[in-house]
Amino acid sequence: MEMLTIGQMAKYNHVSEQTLRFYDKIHILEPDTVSQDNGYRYYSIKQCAILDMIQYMKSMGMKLTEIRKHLESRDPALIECILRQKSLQIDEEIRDLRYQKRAIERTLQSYQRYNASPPDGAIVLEYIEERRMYCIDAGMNFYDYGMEVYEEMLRKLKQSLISDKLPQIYFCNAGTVLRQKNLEQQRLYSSEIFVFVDRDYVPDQMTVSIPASTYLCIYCNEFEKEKKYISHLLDEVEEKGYVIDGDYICEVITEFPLLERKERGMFLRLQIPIKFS
Amino acid sequence: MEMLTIGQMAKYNHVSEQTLRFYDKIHILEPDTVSQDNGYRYYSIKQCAILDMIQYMKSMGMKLTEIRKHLESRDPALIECILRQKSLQIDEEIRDLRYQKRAIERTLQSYQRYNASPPDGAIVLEYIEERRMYCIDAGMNFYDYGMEVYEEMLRKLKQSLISDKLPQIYFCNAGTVLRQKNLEQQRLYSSEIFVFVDRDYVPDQMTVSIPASTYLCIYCNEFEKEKKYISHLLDEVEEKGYVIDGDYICEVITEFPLLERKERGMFLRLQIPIKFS
DNA sequence: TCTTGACTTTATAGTTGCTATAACCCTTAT
DNA sequence: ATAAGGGTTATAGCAACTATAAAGTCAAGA
Repeated sequence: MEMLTIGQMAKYNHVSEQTLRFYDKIHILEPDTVSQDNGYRYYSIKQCAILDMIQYMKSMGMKLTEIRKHLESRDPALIECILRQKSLQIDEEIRDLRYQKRAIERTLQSYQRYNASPPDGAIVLEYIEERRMYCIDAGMNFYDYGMEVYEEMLRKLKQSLISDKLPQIYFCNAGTVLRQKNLEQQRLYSSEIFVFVDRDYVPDQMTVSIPASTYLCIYCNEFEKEKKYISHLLDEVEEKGYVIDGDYICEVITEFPLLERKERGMFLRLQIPIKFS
Repeated sequence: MEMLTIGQMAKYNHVSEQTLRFYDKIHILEPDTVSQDNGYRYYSIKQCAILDMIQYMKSMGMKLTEIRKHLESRDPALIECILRQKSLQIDEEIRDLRYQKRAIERTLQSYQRYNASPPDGAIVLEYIEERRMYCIDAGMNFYDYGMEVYEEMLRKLKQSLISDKLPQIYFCNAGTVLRQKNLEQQRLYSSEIFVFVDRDYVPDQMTVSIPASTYLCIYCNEFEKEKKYISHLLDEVEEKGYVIDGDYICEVITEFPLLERKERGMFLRLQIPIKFS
């Protein structure tokens, strides 16, 4: 019977010697014989089969302790059951990765938009496609107080996202809604806070559609300027004879806690849907 | 300015207190103030923004050290670059998970087939769909020696799979081919060893197609019986007047290193493609 | 004022699947 | 004699926490 030293076994199977020693230590693959006098490990070539099985199970995402159990249990039915669970688990992991990817794409889009945006204070007309929002009523008026209330509203939104089992990735690019009626009466009252979500990733019944429309927009790089800029927008509406055609939205385009470490740094797009006539 | 204790901050943001202490320790998020007399940590509510950013970046699969760098660097261009890399990395991870899932499905199929298979030694006719194999010539005759040579051939196959950057998951359900000419002359010579692969996961030019056909099959639960069973098959071919229509294949349906820990436990399907004159 | 219970602190060990290092042993060739 | 190339053990490190212990602090009720 041909025997392999640890180095040969390692090369043969493309694993490191340490890995084999480690497997020995955790009793998942022990060498066929260990020399009495020098303590050398000797592997039987047939043990490659077990190593293959270990690597195969590992490639399916199993932990070594799980694998050891299976090698010991020898019950195919149990293994079958575990494989099915594993399969579902992988589906979840793939879903999570898709979310991650989507999150990254969103961030990149935000950066691009930020770089291509009109300067602070400029008023522009933009056509914006239909969007979906996940919106909650926080029960407090955002415009009554400052950042502190906004932070508290954000906490509530986050809580809500978590209890609806939505991925945290949506917790960026939040925004607030000011209803058309309040806007028209220049009453700054909003208790609603939202995040934009993708139709593909969030069930429709959890979300609300915002119809595509032409929006009168103003870009804003400071939270504190919002109230002033809303009046600018309303002035423009009046001057040009536009008709307000829906709720006002304050959209956070991108956040830079990077720039000032103590609080949020924001870039906002304030928008009022209008029609011409 | 409202201040939060570590417990409040933790609840507010759905992280554990230990996590916040940990973040403090690695200087990724330090509390706004630390009390001089009792050492309590006090967080500003605005620091939630940084925690949000950390969680957001984490949800994109970044490491904490990476995140810290970004929080410190404040360079959007760098971040953009890193995000793009991350996106590619996620694609790879998704691909790997798909492989894993495919591996599990294959194993489950193998188990099912094993359970539904005819008993050892039974000869049956089966129609088998087209398959694709990744095949190498190991330069030694599998039938000349026993398991030892087979193990060595398996090593070569594995090496080849690795250098072609194919996932190790295919390294199960291996098999050998005995060319039609040799089979017809009853010359047991095969130096070719293969694994079945999915068309979707492996480039076509690396693989060979085995056409769909009706096969005369015999099931075999011991490696040593193969030679005997090949004669059984050939006898049956002669007796029934079939015509051999391609290469003989010895397919490993499933392995059970689970049952005997010292070497491979195999279940084979030996198959000869035939036509009815 | 004392006690209770909830909260905080620090320090330490454990998780997973290895890798890296140090310090040492053994054999063989030069 | 020594150098190269194997082997051995033991230990620490990674990442992002979790769990535990032992001790100090705070707020409220009896």
